[in-house]
Amino acid sequence: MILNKKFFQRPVKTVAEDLLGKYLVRRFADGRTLAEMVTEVEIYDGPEDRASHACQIGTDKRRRNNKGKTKRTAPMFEAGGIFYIYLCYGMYQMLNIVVGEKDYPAAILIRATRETKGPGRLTRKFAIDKSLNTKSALRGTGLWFEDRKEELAPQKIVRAPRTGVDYAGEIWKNKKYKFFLKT
DNA sequence: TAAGTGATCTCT
DNA sequence: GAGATCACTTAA
Repeated sequence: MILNKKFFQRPVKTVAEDLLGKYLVRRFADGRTLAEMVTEVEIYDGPEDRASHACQIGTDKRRRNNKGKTKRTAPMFEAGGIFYIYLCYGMYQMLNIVVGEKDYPAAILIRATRETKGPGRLTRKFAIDKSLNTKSALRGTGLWFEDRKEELAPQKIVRAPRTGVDYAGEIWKNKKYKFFLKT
C-alpha cells in the first residue's frame, strides 16, 4: 500500500515514528524498481525549530541558513506529501518528505535504509536529484513510500539529537529529533 | 580529521 | 558580484 496524504498530514513526530519500517521505492527511467526499508530519519518541525531551513524566528545574521520562506525552502511550506530535495556541501542531494498542513513548515529527512546508510549515499543509490523536488510522493510514480505490513516492535525505536545542527542553539540542537531502529 | 564542492543567501 | 555557509562522505 502506498502511503497517502492522510499518513503525512499528521503531527511530524507521529509520521516519523510510523515511517520507520516502511519502504522507500524508486522506479528508474529504465523501468527497474528499487525498494529499501527506512531505518533512520530526522524531523524538522515548524517555524520555531532553529535547526530547520524554514525557521522564521530569532534571525541571526551569522545563521544564514535559517531564513524562513525562501525560494529554496518554499516546498516545506506546502501541504504534506511532496518531496523537498536540496544540495548540501556541493555534492550531496538530501531527500526530505514534507509533512503536515499547508503553511506549517515541516519535513522529515530520510537518513538511511536498512541497506544504505547516510542521506547522501542513499540519494545517490536511488538516483534522486532536484528534478524530484516538489513532486508528489502520493502518486506512485518515480518515488514513493510503501507500507508492506512488516511487524515492528515499538521498543525498537530509538531517539537521539540530530546530526550537524550545532548552530541551532542549546534548546534545539539537543532535541531528540532523530528517530532510528535499533539493530 | 580534513578537505572537497557548488547552490543559496546576504550584503555591497 | 563577492563572500560565507552547509541537515555529508571519503580516504588516510
